[in-house]
Amino acid sequence: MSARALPYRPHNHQDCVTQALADARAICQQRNARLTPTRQRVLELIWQSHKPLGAYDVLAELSAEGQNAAPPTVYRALDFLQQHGLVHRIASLNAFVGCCHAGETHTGMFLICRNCGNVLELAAPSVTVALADAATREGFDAEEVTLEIAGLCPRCKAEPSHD
Amino acid sequence: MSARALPYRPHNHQDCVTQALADARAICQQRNARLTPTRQRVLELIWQSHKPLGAYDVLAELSAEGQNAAPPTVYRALDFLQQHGLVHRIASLNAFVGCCHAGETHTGMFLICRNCGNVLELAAPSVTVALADAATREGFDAEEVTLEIAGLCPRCKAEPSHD
DNA sequence: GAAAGAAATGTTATAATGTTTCAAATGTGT
DNA sequence: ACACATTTGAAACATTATAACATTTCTTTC
Repeated sequence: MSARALPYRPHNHQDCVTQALADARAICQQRNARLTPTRQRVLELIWQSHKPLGAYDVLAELSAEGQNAAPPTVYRALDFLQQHGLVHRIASLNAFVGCCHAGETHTGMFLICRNCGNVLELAAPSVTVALADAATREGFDAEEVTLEIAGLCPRCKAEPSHD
Repeated sequence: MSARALPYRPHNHQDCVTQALADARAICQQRNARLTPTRQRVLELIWQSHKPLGAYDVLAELSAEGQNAAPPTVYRALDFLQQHGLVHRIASLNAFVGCCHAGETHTGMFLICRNCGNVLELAAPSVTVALADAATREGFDAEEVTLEIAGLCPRCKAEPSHD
């Protein structure tokens, strides 16, 4: 649960993945949740890209690896990972990303670059507070926040063609 | 483009619909956009419920009315209405609601009751500012904001079973 | 008002995303 | 080893959205 590099800047992303898996194992152990091989493999696949991965992308990977996987295999694993705060679903993309703040309670806020597809997850406490206030003023009990911002990341603003 | 009643409180909702249609006609005329019968009917159907309506719900209504409608009919109308700021898509529900601030530039923020399904759209300028700041601090150019909050509305908090 | 071009719609098929259901296997506690 | 709960396999199906192309309708220009 350490700070991580920005996706925009070059970094050894395998380190991110390794760390994420280690964190996940720790969190699951602590909660008596079973991080089975399939669940772990799905988490790993999702973490290997800073770009959101669709459920059927994950499914294709698993199938390619010889697992006899069907859609429910993937959706079940994703449900599990979401429940334990290890991945987030990006509603505007029907896709999933690894959570950068696994284990911490937080309101995810996602900056999604429409050019390169990378996603940055922010904690943004000031936004969280403003949201909670706005909801409370309406007498509304907020439970789940979906907050996704599409636009252009700094890298793609400067130079328009990235992967 | 007048203030409207809260969906939570009883009100003559037909007035809301009538007003929304009048606003839409004005906006389209001003922009030289054609609010054709199908587009207008779709807008009306969506406005008739405070609850988000799925594209296939709209389709079923149109079909029931004898229009020979197919999915593209509905999705085209919805695209048009979205482009002109007359409806919003709720990404977390794959559904659509009428826009309460048609014609004004605004960041929609939606309070979605998980019990009764009603949706309240807020303008919430303080949130908009906090969001823009957070994005800017990351060097990110925000273009489209998806902000949806699921929870319990005041009415359902008080009395747990509503339509 | 007729012809040409643009915008909108009809129609069929298909893609992409997500769920239900029930059976089999695996792990867990006693 | 037994009973129980959890996880996975497998097939079918449901829901949401788009592609492609023909046809109609509207608008502009002559």
